[in-house]
Amino acid sequence: MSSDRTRSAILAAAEKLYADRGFGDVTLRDIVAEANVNLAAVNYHFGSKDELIAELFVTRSLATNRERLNELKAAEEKGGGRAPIDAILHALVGPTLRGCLGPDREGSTAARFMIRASIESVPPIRRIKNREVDHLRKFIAAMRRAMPGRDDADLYWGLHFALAMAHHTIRERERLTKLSEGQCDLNDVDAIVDRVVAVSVMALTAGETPAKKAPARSAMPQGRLTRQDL
Amino acid sequence: MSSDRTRSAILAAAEKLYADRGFGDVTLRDIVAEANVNLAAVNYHFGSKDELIAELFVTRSLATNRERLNELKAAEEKGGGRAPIDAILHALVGPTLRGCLGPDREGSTAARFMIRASIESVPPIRRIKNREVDHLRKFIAAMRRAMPGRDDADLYWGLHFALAMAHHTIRERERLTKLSEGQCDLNDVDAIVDRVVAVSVMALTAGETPAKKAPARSAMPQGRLTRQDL
DNA sequence: TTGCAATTCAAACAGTCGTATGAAACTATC
DNA sequence: GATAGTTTCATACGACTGTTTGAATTGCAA
Repeated sequence: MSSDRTRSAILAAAEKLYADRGFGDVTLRDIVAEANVNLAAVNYHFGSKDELIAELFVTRSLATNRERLNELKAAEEKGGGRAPIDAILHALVGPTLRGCLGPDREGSTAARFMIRASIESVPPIRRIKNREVDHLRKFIAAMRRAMPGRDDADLYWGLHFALAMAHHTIRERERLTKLSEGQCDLNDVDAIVDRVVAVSVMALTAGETPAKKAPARSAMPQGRLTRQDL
Repeated sequence: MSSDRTRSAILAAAEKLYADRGFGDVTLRDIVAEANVNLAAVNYHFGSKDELIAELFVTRSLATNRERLNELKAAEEKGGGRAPIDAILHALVGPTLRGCLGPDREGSTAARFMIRASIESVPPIRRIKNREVDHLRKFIAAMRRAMPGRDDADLYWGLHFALAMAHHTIRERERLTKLSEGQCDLNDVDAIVDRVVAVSVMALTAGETPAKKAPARSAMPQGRLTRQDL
């Protein structure tokens, strides 16, 4: 089947061009020129431009989510069904950050594409992202097991802030480099992951809703919640 | 001068439509229809579509930045030239969050416009945002005065994470509401500001680069750094 | 080899977009 | 009230967009 070659060529060309120039100014004609295929091939193989973008994003997104769940599962098995909170958060933000940052990923088309997808948020991608809620609920469930005493709202805020730091770092990495004049090392991905996880754990273990009084913490398995370096 | 009326009508109509439908699918023809002016008026008064968008964003952005600096200045004067870290962060994220969240701001066109600008990131807006570095440096300077013992890199990361949480909350507020099934109250803006500030302060006071050992904290004016509720 | 389906291709379609133009209407000054 | 400058207007331009079409080509099975 020669059609697979055309399909793959389109996917590769589209991902490369979107990664380099963004969704805003890449036309189907640009893509087919890069892929050396006919203009009509895109609609023939994908139906529409949006479906092409969706397929690109779904592929990469599923890979990240799978990696997340694998890491979460491994952590839960290691902990006998209950993973410590830092491991859960590590599984949440690790794959995303590792996939988009780091010197080896610098030239990766897939990484640059996902960064674009994180910045520009075009309709077909937005639609897919909105279905990610179910995926995140699995992490909320794991967090609930790790911190049974915690209010659900606090768990949601903790997860929300963890994703905030991860995505903002990916999205604004150039600005952070410029602002800090290189003092923030965006290439040391492991250190970034650790930093994001550490802050998230702090938010979850010490951060009560400021309006409330801090409750007794005896219900929480504190020893396991605190990272050794905090 | 009747020209001011046309100009204002265009600005108001554009802000409303962009706020409601995003930059992607609002054309000049939509704008002039909403404003009840002629199509050519946009290019006559603003030069181009991009310059219209830029003017809209610059106006709102300057207002926020001014508010930030006023709050920072007030905090520094109150502290005799050195504001506590939580007040600095409060001045950084407070105006942004207050401007975009909250029940009273729900119907505000300006707020919804800024949310759009935060989500879609169209070229003319991106250009303006890249000039914001100087503005942020003033906050870094204030943070350096508040925490003289801290590594600059840690300060940059702290500011970065504070902005991450604020912007991500604005940008993904619908998803957070959906994910938490309403358990996260996006209408209590003060509580959100306090929460973001609290986590940011924790990141700055306790968060060392995980690879390093935590240094002695004696150099830091701890008593003033820690919020009463932490 | 014949026949049929899958794939490729050049070309055109039907819009939409931001912008430009030149005349008309208005405004203010003298 | 004539004049000069500003602002509005209808209209068209030129280019670009995603998509469709129908014929040509290819690949594979009988």
